Amino acid sequence: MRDRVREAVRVLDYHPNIMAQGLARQRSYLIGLVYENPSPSYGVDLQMGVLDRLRGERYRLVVLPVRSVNDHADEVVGLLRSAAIDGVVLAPPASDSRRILDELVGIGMPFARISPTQFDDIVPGVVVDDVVAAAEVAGAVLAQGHRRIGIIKGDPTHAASSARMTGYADAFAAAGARIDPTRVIDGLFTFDSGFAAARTLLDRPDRPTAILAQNDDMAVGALMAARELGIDVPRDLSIVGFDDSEIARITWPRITTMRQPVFDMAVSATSLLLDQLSGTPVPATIAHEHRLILRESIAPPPVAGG
Amino acid sequence: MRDRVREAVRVLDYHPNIMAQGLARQRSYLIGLVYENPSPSYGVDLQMGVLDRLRGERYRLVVLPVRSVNDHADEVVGLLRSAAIDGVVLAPPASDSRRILDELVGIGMPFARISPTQFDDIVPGVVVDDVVAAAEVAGAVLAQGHRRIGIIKGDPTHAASSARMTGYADAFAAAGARIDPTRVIDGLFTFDSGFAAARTLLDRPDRPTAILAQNDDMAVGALMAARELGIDVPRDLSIVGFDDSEIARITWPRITTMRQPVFDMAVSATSLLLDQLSGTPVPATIAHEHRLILRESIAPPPVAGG
DNA sequence: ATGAAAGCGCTAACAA
DNA sequence: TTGTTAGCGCTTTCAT
Repeated sequence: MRDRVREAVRVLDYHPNIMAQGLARQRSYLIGLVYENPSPSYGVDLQMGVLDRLRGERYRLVVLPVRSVNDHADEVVGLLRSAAIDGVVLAPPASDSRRILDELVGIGMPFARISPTQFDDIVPGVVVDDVVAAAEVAGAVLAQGHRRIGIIKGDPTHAASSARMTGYADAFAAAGARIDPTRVIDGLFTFDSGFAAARTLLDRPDRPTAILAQNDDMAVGALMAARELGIDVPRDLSIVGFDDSEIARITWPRITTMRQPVFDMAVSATSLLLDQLSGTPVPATIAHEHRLILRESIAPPPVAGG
Repeated sequence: MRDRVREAVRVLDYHPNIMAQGLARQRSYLIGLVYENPSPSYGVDLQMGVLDRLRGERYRLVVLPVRSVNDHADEVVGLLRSAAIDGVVLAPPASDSRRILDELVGIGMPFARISPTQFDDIVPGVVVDDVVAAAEVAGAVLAQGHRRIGIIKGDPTHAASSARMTGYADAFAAAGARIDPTRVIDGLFTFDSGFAAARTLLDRPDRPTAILAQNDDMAVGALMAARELGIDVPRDLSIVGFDDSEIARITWPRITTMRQPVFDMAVSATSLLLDQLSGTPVPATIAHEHRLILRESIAPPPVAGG
């Protein structure tokens, strides 16, 4: 009998109607990924991670890009409900939006936060220690002897930007130095913003001997700016990034950076979400390790500038 | 009365249940994007294009990445049906899979093909002339005087690979030259495959003075290989890519490439799909223009090699 | 203009 | 084990 059904399925080429299934069982088997898209590198790793984890699972991924999370936090939740999504992976800065988190809790939609930096009571989430990581990468530059250091921050609406700034400051303090606020420029996590910021930093006569960029796209932008000004990296200028995106290893010199396992974090976050959806208890937090990736983009400062 | 309803909606914070709506009206407001992911650059442009067109529309995007379209063509269709998708944008090489196209036609699911190269009767689709485009970029290299030219092909399972090869051959013929088959290597559209292929090409004593890569990721891989071998680009080696992805403008030297408006093509394909879904008649084909983007990665061959 | 009712295709609870 | 039935929340058709 069981076999007769199978046979009929085959003969009729029967495929269940997902929406009827969903209606009856209150489940769409769709999960969402909310993110802003400043850095393509980051977005790719993120999405690949989620998709990788979803492979073989019944769930599908709906991408919900948002222009600016902070401007449109309310829309996001409406988006989520109206998309009939079972749960959502929140990437920065959506993962730090009180508004979004509260609504999600309110409507009882499961979620997993990637790199949350506040509201620690709202779980689960996947984290790395941004502050310590930033301190380490800044420390590597300071250890080379650099003191005239420019900083290209990330998008100010992302909490990671200030967290990394704090880490930089810690490293400077530990080295008996301090950050020169006139050499700190806000970027947007994009190549172009890094390029522009670096031009500003490098156009000054007392230009920095090193630049700390808060992600790799901006670091590569800075590298391009240096190139156009005829400044040799790393001889005349050291540059470090953050993330260890693919972009950091395809340039020349390759960029020294702080590895943040975005792909793995996305996998973990997705697991956290799937577990919730299947009723499995989940830990409040999954921590991932950062790691300094030393490449050719740093060197001691030039003698004249040391 | 109408107002009383609106008021109730507000008070109860009523949100329609999409799946019930879907069940009743046989529509999920979900569209799919099927693609293989060799080149991250291409994938990003593609997806951004679709999402951009979807902004403000009711439709959401479900991403359906496929390991290898050719190995799993049958799965794809199952995926599509079971995902309750209203229509699908097919990127290469899914857009060239007879199996997939037939099934789609069979079940009556609307679709739009991006860069189809065969089965012209199956429409609609968004195209650029790969052959002519490839001929132009090869022509630019030949015009510099290069004759010992290496070629890094794309993934052989993508029809674009052979189309571009045809274009290269046309250009060689027009220049009274011919392709040296021993200098043609299959790549996979990835940075690493371009790197490996370039190493092979450059390790020979009579190494080429120019390399044609069939996309930008591989061109940048070739650039890296040259760097590691101490070969100066463009002085000792010219390199050109294809696509004009962001990756081609963030390296040094920046890569001369053939602009293929992937983003715009994705927008057009999505429009084609949305129009079908709304019952609007659509043209069989939307053509997009290619354009040679001259950058610093090419120069005349070195004298000793000319 | 408003109300009533019959599905949409499935799941889950219950009977047989 | 197999069969039956009542919803799931909406749209659409038909009556009022």
